[in-house]
Amino acid sequence: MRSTIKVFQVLETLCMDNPAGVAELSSRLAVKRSSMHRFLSVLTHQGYVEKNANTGKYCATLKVFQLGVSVRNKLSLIHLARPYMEELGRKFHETINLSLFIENSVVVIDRVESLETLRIDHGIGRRLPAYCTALGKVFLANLAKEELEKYCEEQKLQAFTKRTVTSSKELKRDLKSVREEGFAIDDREVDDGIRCISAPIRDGSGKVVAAISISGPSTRVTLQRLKSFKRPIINLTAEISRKLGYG
Amino acid sequence: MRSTIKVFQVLETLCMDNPAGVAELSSRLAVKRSSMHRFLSVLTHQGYVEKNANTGKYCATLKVFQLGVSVRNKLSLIHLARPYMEELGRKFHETINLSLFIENSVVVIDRVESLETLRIDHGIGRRLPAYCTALGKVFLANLAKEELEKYCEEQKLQAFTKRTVTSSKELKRDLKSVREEGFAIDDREVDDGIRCISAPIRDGSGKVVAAISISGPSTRVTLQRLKSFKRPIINLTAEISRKLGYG
DNA sequence: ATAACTGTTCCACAATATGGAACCTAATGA
DNA sequence: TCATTAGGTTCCATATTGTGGAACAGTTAT
Repeated sequence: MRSTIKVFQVLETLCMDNPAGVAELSSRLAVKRSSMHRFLSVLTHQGYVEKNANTGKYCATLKVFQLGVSVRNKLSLIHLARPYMEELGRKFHETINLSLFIENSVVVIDRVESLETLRIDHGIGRRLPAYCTALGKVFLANLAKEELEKYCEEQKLQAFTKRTVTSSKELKRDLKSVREEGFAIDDREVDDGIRCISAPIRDGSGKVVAAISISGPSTRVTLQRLKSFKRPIINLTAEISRKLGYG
Repeated sequence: MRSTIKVFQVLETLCMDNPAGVAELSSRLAVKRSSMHRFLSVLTHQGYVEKNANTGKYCATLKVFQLGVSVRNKLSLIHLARPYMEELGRKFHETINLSLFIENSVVVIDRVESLETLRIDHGIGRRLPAYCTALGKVFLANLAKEELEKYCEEQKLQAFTKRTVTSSKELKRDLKSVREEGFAIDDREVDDGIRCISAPIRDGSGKVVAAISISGPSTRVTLQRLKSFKRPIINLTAEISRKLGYG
């Protein structure tokens, strides 16, 4: 089903990148202009794409967004974790994130926002690198040895701040302690202004299926204050894990 | 491109409804089992769908969610409105919603959540009926006459509470005042526990492109308190409209 | 004015999806 | 226990359907 696959590639391109015309898309995806025109007609008729009347370029519509949202909303984990996350948000007035580990990245699927003017705000759906975030380290620490090895080979450990761990040897040492302690910290490793703490959620089989974090601006969330979040977040994730049948 | 369209229908079904197997999907979408199997293979290979190892049923993955999110995040309106919405949220400690009008429904595309225990929480991406919500009335009030007529014909005015307006005549009278006053109120029309106020955002051409609302539990947000939100929300939407070139 | 590029339509041909049949496994029930 | 049903999967000859070159029109650049 080559053409169907191509049509999905067209849709993905329009979702991720800027609006584009027939010719641009046809050269980028190696499809003849006439075929691309047909693909775009189909996508338009199905409501996934629309043609801007002024520029003549095609762009993705919010139908894709709505479909995606309904997928997200079916995750029972979100509804289960929500009240706990809100409780934590009210308690500390910092942003609480719930995330999954998808294709070597952390994906934020829900959050409770701090109402402070200065606060952390990864948008929902945002993909974050794993090796330098608290959430990510929780997932990496609980990978099978071969999987972690594979991750280290595939992932370039780019430095975002001078604290970012860029050697896989050092990373593995860090992860060992994350595994033993049951929580992870990101002390300005992805951004000089951010500190974050995270702990794992496990399902009935003990597998780490998600992670929750508390993150805040480093000016307000000192290392000391961050560490004071440790017990509450570990208790919270343990409680959610218990509801998933763990322990 | 019949098959491509069918594949999209399969994906939509799996996004909206429960996980399903080959046979169920093939009968629901009038596709032979062997073809459905092929469709699902394609969707699986492209990462949109996955087969649950235990139940054998197929369900949509978060790839769809991520695609949708990236469409949403490209809307400049969201980034423009954000700081204003947050300011309003901090001021009143009630939920602020930003919405669009899509296919006769209100679609919430962003929000600032109240941190109160009791508060309103339509999830992002949620579709709400227009005729009985403050957001919706703002949009309906600014439709062309024929469009409103068409809406009234198509939409069944279902009663959610005893205050829900169910006659199109009465609705039109309400909308007239919304148009004249420049804001709309929902006084427990969709839920006995909710009050809400909303005002329109206009682009350079004067067209209503979005609406913002403040909503809260009726116990805390009395009609009087709701009305005190009127000036702030009108000023706010006027300011955003001005940035879009209006006025 | 010319050239270059883009969007769109058309059509004969070639590629590819279709759907019936058969096979396998798991679940159901007599 | 064995028969029966239902669902998942593979295969293949046939016919439907997508392909891509060509041609035209509209737009912008030279």
